[in-house]
Amino acid sequence: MAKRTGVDEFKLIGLLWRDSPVSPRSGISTQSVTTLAVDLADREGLDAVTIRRLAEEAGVTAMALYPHIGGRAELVELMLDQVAGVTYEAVTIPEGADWRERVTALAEANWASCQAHPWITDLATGRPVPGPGASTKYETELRALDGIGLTDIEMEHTLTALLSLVQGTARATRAAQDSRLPGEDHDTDWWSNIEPALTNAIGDQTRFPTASRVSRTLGEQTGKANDPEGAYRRGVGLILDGIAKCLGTPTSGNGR
Amino acid sequence: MAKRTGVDEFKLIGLLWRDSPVSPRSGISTQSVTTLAVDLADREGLDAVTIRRLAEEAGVTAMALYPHIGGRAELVELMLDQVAGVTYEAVTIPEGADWRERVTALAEANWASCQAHPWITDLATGRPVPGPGASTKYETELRALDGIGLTDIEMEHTLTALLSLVQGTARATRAAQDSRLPGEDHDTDWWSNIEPALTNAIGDQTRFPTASRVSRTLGEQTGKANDPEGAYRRGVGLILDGIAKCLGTPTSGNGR
DNA sequence: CGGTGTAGTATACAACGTAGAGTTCGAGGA
DNA sequence: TCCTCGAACTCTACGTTGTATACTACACCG
Repeated sequence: MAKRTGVDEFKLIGLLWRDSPVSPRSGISTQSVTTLAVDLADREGLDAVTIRRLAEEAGVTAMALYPHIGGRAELVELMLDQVAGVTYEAVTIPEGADWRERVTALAEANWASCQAHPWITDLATGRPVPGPGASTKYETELRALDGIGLTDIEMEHTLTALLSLVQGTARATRAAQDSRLPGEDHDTDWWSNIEPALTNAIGDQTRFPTASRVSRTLGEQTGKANDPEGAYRRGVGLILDGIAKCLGTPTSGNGR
Repeated sequence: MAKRTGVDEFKLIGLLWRDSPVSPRSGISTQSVTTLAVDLADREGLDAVTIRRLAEEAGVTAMALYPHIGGRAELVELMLDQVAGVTYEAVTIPEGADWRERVTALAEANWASCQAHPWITDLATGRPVPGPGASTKYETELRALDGIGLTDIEMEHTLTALLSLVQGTARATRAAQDSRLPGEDHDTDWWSNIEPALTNAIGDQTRFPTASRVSRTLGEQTGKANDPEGAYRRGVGLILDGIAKCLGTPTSGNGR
């Protein structure tokens, strides 16, 4: 393929902020194509979003999309920005909420977004996507952290750390789901398939005592080979307690 | 391409644990090809690791690799496991280190690994790669957390959360580096290129007051448009403080 | 009614992973 | 030394990817 590896930032900014004119003959627009792409990615994953496939869904040929999407790299940015915008239009933090509730809501919103659009976790966070959706999202998130006693830098770092944690654990959740064969509902099925081959390959069973013990406990208590969602909840809890310590605020309980 | 999307787990386990016989005519082995692949990915990224390119480096044809690597998906798992193994053979935690030092060392080792092998951040953490390297790594990491007063489940969740944070922020670091054009050393260059187009596109400058303020402060103090490494350090600090609170241990300072 | 610009299409290319058929090599027996 | 045979390796080909390039057809203006 003649893949142009990177993103054309200038073209992208135009597509992101211009008001997406509708093409007269085909009826498509940057908006409509992006929506179509997001839906397709939600249903079948980001790899299913090929130019040809998208064109088919839009009722045009592949090349007709290019004026609206720039190129595949730019399309992905458009998709990201659209999702960011939709998510944060829907999220409302109650007025009287304290900072813990606000930060939790913020984490939950991102977590939910990763569940609704799993392909998001294939992409990198942290890079600035300077679109209207992402900008609104960033503004909203910073406001949730503003005025509680953190410096601007601390706010930014805390937010980035929190979102990295959310995306990382969401990604692991997705990887765990994807590694299951169709029809398998629990990790035990997958594990019992693999296990004979594995124990046959590893001669010495006692090489990983701690890992064995923890895996066993985890399997017994959660029925899973790994538990990224639990890690997400615990991670957010730890970060909240860390913030509290940083602020010198008394907290309830010991986080367990 | 006739891409076989998933990984053949059984083939993979064989390749991971069998002792990598050397082919008589070509002199290649699973080991040597994997090493070559890791080196290539370190130099030019994971996308540069194509079957043909790798074969060229190994001095054989593309198809000659398949008995040794299984397929591309399996090769990637082999690469991951090799890196995990090498990294954790090199890491030594001092004997008398307390849990804070141990956990910090653990985060640092993973962070360093992500810097040395940036392509790792393209892949998902949390999925079990049942190879010798990854198993050793997991065992080592759990031992660093063992016996400090956490339950097995808490240990597992904490570890997963920590590693997700590390990989997420490392990934953001890489994305920030990659978005710089060759020759640009600082984000300011990139930003000053983009900024005119952006402010032209966004009509109203005051739509994102908090974001603007924080971005300005960040730019002034760090010279960067975003600072994932700072987020990593702060995130680890927050998690450490969170663990301390969970344990009921008195800690030094307020984490700043 | 005859240009003319623009929206949309058709075709082509290089690169990808890998299946399957074909080929070459090196060791063991005569 | 030559033959043979199985394993190791190579060649060719397919379908798919993103997208550059060259084309066509339709609306609008004189």
